Amino acid sequence: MGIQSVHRALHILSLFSHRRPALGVSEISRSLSLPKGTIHGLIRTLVNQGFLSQDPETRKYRLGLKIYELGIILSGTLDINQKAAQPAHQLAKRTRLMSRIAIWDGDSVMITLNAYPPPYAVLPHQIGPRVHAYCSAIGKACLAFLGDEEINAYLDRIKLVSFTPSTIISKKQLQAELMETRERGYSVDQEEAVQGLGCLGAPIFDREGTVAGSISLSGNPKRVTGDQIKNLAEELLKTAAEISQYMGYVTAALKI
Amino acid sequence: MGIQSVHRALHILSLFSHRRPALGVSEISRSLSLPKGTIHGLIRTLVNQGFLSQDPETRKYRLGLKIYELGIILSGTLDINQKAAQPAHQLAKRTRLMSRIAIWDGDSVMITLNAYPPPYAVLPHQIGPRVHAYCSAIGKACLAFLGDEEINAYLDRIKLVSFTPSTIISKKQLQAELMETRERGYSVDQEEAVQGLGCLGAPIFDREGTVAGSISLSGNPKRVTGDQIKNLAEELLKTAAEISQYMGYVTAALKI
DNA sequence: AACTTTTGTTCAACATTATCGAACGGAGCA
DNA sequence: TGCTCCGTTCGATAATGTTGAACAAAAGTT
Repeated sequence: MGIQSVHRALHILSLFSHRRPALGVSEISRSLSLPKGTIHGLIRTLVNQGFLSQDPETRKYRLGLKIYELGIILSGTLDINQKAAQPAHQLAKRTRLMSRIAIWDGDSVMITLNAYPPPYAVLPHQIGPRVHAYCSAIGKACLAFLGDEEINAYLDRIKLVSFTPSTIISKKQLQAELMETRERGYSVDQEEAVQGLGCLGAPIFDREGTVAGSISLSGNPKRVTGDQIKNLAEELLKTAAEISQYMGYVTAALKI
Repeated sequence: MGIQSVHRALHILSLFSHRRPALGVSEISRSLSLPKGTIHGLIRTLVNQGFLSQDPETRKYRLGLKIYELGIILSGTLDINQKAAQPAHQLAKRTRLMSRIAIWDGDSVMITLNAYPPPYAVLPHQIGPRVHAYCSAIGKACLAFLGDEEINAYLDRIKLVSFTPSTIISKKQLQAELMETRERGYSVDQEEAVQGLGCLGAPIFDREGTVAGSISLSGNPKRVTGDQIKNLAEELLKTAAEISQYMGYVTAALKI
């Protein structure tokens, strides 16, 4: 029923699970009892649109970021979430307990919203999926450790929009800040994206030594200033180094 | 490039955004400059597989739960998340600040993991998307307010697996518990799913008076016992009623 | 180090398959 | 009531995806 090729493509996506997060062409071919050539064509289209991605090492396929992005859009626009977000957060605030929203689906319940009591109750869009790179510690931690050309290309094409009085909106100032971040080893965000939220960020490197992502530490801006900042940054960098190590990164000291 | 019909179907999915969460056939037809008939066929296949769902009122289409589910699988099996989960949680615990993981994608950063300090640092799988209905307050809150036939059908086909010593594994006991929940108006979970986590749950109703979902309150089990339980439940029910009202539900008292 | 097996990938002929556009019925509005 | 816009159905057409064999490149085995 329905359009054959689309049906098959979606069937391929549904094959991925917690237990089977990465699948090869032959594996999928066997699961669907279809020739490898057919599967390959479908997969190529899915990869082109970001619904799948290929692991360059194992050559197996994994779910793509597009799916995650759409999932966030769904949860953000889900009717019950829109209606429940504010009441749930207020309830969490009053009771100082965590509040969650779920919907009935199949034989189990699917959590669609988490509301934490203060001080972790940050603004809804801040919990969201995408954060601007130039005004967040977690974004600057990635950005600062990319190649110089990449940073320049980024600075050329981006528009700097102000969210709080502290947001950096000068490109020169941002570039200086990024260079400082790189020397320092970690990034700082003092209420640049969200009023009332201070953050520290550090890059995470992968096997090839390129930036795989970043880790941040955030909370009351008063906790992320002055003397304490050094201790927190040290903790953060230690954790980032640990994760990088798990990712296969060999530190400069060990590389020799 | 790639397979035309699949390419088009994925293009349709990519059309949805925070600003445009619901789209009609004609709207999509115009966006892609394709005949309505073609779009309809693609959409029907997407609906069949749960990647889209149709609003019975407006007849417009929204993203389907399958997408959300796949998104969760992705974030749960993402390499960097697997490596970073434990270190990030420990960091959050040591610093008593929130820690997050992000990856660089496009010109911004995508948050893939949130780690909260205790007491909100629940177990990873507990934050996940799917929760068994029979051993969680948020699940029982939905289950108890479904129709009797639906409950019986559920009890017939489900297997009760034990997660903690408190998990209910007798179907008779579960049924009694559900009836009690229905009379009481809210559900209780005293470490039935996760050791060290106590929860209360309440149903959320929609326009038609059927269960749309549920809301829970969770934290230290000691906070969810004895005398305090009444006060918390009252708060919870007040919030649930408020959300139900936003959903279009008219309370029994007002129905006359 | 040479072999075998299995993997992902490419390609061209074929006929199955999706596309198209017009027509239908229903909802909402003037 | 008449109008317009919507989602939906359907059958003819040919454009489209499917197929299976053949390729190259890893991975595993001897």
